[in-house]
Amino acid sequence: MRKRVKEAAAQLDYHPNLAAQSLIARRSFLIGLTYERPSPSYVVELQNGALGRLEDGRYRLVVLPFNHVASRPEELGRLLLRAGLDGVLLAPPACDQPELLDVLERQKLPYARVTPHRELARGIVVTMDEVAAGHAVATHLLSLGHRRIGIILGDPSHAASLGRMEGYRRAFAEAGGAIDDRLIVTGDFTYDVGYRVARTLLAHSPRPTAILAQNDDMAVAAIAAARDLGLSVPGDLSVAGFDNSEVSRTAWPQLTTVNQPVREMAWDAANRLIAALDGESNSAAPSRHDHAHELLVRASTAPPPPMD
Amino acid sequence: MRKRVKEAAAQLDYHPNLAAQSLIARRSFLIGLTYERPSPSYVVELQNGALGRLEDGRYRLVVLPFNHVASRPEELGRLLLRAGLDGVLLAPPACDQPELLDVLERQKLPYARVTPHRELARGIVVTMDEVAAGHAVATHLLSLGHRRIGIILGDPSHAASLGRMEGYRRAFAEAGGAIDDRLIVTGDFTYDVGYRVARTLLAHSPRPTAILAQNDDMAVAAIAAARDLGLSVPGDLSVAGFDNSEVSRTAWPQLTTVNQPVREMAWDAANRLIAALDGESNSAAPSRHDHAHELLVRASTAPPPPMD
DNA sequence: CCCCATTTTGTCAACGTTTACCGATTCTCG
DNA sequence: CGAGAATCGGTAAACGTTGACAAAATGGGG
Repeated sequence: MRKRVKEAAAQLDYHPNLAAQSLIARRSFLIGLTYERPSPSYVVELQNGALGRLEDGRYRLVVLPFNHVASRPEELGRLLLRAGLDGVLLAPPACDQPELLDVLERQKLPYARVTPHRELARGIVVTMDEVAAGHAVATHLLSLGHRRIGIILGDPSHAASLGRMEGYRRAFAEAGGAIDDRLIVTGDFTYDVGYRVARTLLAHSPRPTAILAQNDDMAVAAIAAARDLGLSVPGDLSVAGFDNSEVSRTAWPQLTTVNQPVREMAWDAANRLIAALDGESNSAAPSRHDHAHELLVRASTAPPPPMD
Repeated sequence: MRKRVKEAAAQLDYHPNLAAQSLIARRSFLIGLTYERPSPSYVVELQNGALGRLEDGRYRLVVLPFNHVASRPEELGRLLLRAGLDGVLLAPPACDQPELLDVLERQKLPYARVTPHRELARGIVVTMDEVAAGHAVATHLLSLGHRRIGIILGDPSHAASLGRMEGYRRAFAEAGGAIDDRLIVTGDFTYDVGYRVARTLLAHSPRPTAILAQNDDMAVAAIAAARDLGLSVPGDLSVAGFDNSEVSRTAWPQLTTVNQPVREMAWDAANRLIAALDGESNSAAPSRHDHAHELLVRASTAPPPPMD
């Protein structure tokens, strides 16, 4: 029966032609992943999470990085539509472009959004409570006794920045204090810019006793800036990051940070997207799922120096 | 004439069905990229290099990570064949598996190999002279005056390890010395294992005055190990890495390392692969192209402490 | 105004599957 | 042994393009 043809097929190593299958099944079994050049570790986590879900081999992952989405969302839309995908995974900041979502919906290309921050009712949403996470790190520093805390923001076009900042603000309010606006500087999530703005923070007098960076790369840059000024971390300056990326563990001292379960979220997003694709209703019903953050207290934070 | 249909197509936003095109063109316009979970920065560089070449949009990149290739090359072969690719980019260690190359050739799936170390006459080869690169770093340390140099090898199944080691050996020979075999330890390119073996190296008496690590992650781990023992880098111990990965710049002190032009090599590999695919002769003629390494002397290496 | 060259329009086969259907064969069970 | 069910073999349409070819229409030059 079918065993015989199976083994004959195996012997001739025959593989069905995917193009023909796609043609008749009216889908390509390709899932796209778009992101915008953030830190390598973030990309890899995202990718690995999605790939983990795809490893049965039915679907394949196509990577489609795209820079400057904010300024030309419809161009990314065209790129995605031309790629012949069955569905697409959207990371920040692409997942926060309403115009892009409009295009995708008009063309009926299902999508899942990882950690969006706006229009949370549209499409499949997998996210994390950024406000709570920001609140957690800030509270940690405040409870250690820090009061003069410098803040390094990420790129303001990534809406994540705003949520985290809101969390900081609430934590300060609860501790009966307020954020000193002069101690807020803006980076762009990269090491180089992080280093530069950390130097300006540390030039303030009196010097902040702690720095809250909105990702690990900038936190590591802040540590380097402190060292170059002869300061020790965490003796003279505490530094906390965000993301639990690879660098946060390879840094010295290891970084206190917040684990953003990127891998799990990407897995979940891929899972829901595939469920929508395989389900009868090819209309991906809006749904939302929150993942928990986790504060990781490591060696880069300690009480402020005694003279303070 | 055709202008009219073009604009009508644009207005209806009609996009030709890729599956049907693939079916008739007998190719899928998909290029695969296989790698085995090395450091995120390596993966991203590789990927970005390949994507840089693919950005005209004709071809799309499918990522297919696969672990433990060495023990089951034919399984990866099946995975690649089933993915319906036009061609595949092979990173170490997959590019060094003769069985895998056999399978691909038998099934006429063109491939390009990035930094292979064996069977250099097969397929499209884009590589770097590992021996010369290893020689360069080792010579740098020797000329600073170091003689007791610890060596942290990478995973021995990655043939890169051997080439770099051979370069070290030659440099020592030229300096009129020899490598002390007791100061050679084996890691696997990861931070965690790197940290452990660095500790055993530093427990030797007399302690080495420098450490040559075969990649940056392990070098950074060695710096952390030294710090945890109260040693300063580069005052008490010089450390050199390999790869010029992201961490080498975010480390403190910044790492002396060797730039492996991964991105350029990946671009080149994708370029040659596409040329072979588009060319009439679909037999990818064996060819080889070498890229130059570059020694980057940064802050983690200095002359040995005076008492030595 | 007619002929030849060029352009336009129309028809059809092919790519490699899948799905449906019909008729023929085999199997199962009373 | 026979009726009904299950399996098997074969044929055909469909998926959305491309490429070849023929037929028809248009244009320009003598």
